[in-house]
Amino acid sequence: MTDPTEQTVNRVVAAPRTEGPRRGSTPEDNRLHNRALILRSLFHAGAVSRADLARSTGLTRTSISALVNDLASEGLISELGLRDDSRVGKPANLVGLRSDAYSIIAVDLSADDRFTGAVLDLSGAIVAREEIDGGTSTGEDAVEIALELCGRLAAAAPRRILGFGVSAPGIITPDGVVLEGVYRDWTDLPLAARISERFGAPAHVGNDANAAALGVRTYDRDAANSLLVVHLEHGVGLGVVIDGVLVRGERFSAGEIGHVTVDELGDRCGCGRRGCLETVIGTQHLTSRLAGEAPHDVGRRDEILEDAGRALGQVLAPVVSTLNLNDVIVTGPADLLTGPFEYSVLRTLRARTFPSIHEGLRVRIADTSRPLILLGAAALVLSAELGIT
Amino acid sequence: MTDPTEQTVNRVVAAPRTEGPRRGSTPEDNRLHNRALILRSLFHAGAVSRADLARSTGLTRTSISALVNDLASEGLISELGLRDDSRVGKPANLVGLRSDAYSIIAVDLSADDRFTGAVLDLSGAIVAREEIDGGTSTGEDAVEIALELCGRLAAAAPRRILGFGVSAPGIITPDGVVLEGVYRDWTDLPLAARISERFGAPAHVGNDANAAALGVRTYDRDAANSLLVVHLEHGVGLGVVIDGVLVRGERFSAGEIGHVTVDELGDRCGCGRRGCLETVIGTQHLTSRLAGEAPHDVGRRDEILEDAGRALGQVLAPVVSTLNLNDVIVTGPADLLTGPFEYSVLRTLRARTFPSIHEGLRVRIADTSRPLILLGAAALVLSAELGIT
DNA sequence: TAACTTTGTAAGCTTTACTGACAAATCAGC
DNA sequence: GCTGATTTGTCAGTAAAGCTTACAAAGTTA
Repeated sequence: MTDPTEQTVNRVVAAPRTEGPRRGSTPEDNRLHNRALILRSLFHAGAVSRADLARSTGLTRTSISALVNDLASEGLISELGLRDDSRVGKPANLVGLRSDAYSIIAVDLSADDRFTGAVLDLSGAIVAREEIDGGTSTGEDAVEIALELCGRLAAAAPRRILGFGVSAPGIITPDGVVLEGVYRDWTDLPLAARISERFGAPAHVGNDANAAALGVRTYDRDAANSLLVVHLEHGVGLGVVIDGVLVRGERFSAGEIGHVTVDELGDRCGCGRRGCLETVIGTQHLTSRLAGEAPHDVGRRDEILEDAGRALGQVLAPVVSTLNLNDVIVTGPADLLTGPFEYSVLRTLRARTFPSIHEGLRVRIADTSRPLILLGAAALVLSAELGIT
Repeated sequence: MTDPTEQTVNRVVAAPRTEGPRRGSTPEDNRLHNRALILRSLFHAGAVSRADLARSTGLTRTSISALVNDLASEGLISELGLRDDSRVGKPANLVGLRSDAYSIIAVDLSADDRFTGAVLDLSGAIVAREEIDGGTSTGEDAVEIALELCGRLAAAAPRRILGFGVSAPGIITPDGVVLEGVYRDWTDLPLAARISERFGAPAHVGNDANAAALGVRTYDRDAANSLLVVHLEHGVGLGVVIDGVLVRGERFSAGEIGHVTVDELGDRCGCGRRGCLETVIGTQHLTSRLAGEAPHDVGRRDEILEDAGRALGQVLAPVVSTLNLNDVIVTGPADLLTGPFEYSVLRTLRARTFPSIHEGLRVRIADTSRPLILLGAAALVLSAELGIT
């Protein structure tokens, strides 16, 4: 059964070490780093004093003051008055991030039939929403529709625009080139550059599930430093953040887990093989299976959902063990995911991993009132433009 | 080692940053960063000129010169004479890392019965080896034996000691506390601190498989930026490096994959459950199964090894898909792993992952002539003390 | 031989954060 | 109520790091 020829093919594909532009850092870079540190602190901690910032960063009060005053004169942060509790010493003057300093344009291209978008302030609050019919458009048509949506949102933005953030299905490079976007038939499309050129503002494009993971990490106060988001929509997408950093993958395909085999004898998948994860937990398959087998039988319904949860748990068990993640978030139709599915995922993960791995583990279904994919798109902007993660 | 007291001055770059609250960075941090950048370049690229470094880092020739001259006066790098090819302009003066600037003490505590160690130079070349009978010692006894080994190695070191690096099985914090070391019955053992105190030099301790991953990334010129090492010895350990950074996990248990279930109906495992990965590809199980079922039957032997490879492939498929890794290295007894096992792992990974994931993927069996775990221990030191990764 | 290119260094400048000192505002104790 | 302790934030001056500009040295090319 050993086939050396197969192997030799493989040895040829030696992944050249992408000797990244390991840039040296200048005093200015240093300042930018510290600036981002302050913005990050204010974003997550809310109102704090200069002295608090000095303590938490290890920088001196003097340096913090200079940075804070710079940021204040740019309008990014503002004084919030005296701290009103009673303690020894001169009362602290609180500062906080001005959530209305900029508008962020976030766009979600992950749905089948429509493109949705929103204008957000820096806190992640949605200021305006827009939606446009994407139909089954592909190629340049789809690009133009997306650009049209961006334009409407830009017009609705009440403040200067910090940047455009776009979540899309597919394989996307860090500089926003869609290498493969199957649903819209996009290949090597420089989407970020297109948006940036047309609207004269920075644009960032990321895979939908990857962006969602970043979004959870950024906007969910309760999120861990490392986490995993499973995005169930047409397919199964996955996003991973490790120690606060989004994983993109050697060829930008991180999270492309929909076609991992879970059952060699399972249903035929669109990709030509059998028993892909997508064929078991993809929402289309799931809903049609529920409709077919258990239109009114609650017990059968639960069984099907538990089977699906078990499949996901089986796939995630090695991942959770490898990365020792504690935080798994599933996003998708809540009516399907809440309950039996959710419990089955956690139960399977518990049963199939070592205690030291699953002791701190939690599995949650994302609150659908928060549009995770959109927030992820916004998080791309926040991260790239202000260093807020 | 000549004089242990002088080792306290040995923090060449910076104290290992215990990532507490995010620290601000000072001009000095900046310089340390750039210093490490130069060392990293020289480590991987060999001999280059100051101008080359300026181009690759983006810093000016002036700044590079200052840094290079500092490093040279510390003895870390040295001038290597003029570049002897013929090109326009003044010939470049090459500089290179002095591999004999320091000795690194590396210790491998992962074997069942013995502790092995080596003295390495900065290039990873082994200068001396020591081995000590660890027997079935546990607790403080085992610690003392390990310290004894460290002492012998320190005595054999021809240069000042950059640091001690230790690879051990178990769950270990970044600051070198062994939280759980089952084989030696260690709990909350501050091993790094113990070594550091006794010998007056920095010490770093890491999980064996994790360290091996870092070792491959550091010393294997051919390794990718992100890679995965599977370590088959008593159990199954796994180490992951993503974008050059070692993944440690939320509770420092990253890579504890030995007890992921691969077959719910499989053999009973020591952990009390059935069908753990360890029971299928653990070398003990594998050798005893081969001895029992296929003492002379080559076909049956291949079958067993292929089954084992398939099991590993099934477990790795979700991991490889999630992280989009291209480089999987398996280390362990080469006679078992080379051939059917290896091909089966790759074949299974190909069959069970999406093409965009497995297109660049390669699976390799580690060259056993290079003691990966030891090199990993050395890489811990190189990374923490000099910023070389 | 002259022009051009590249390398490495020197002097002076700019930026950044640090140190030390100090005023302002509050609490704690007598 | 007053004094001392504590904390906050700012100012002036200092140290360090990298940058700009200029230049000599050493080679290739026309």
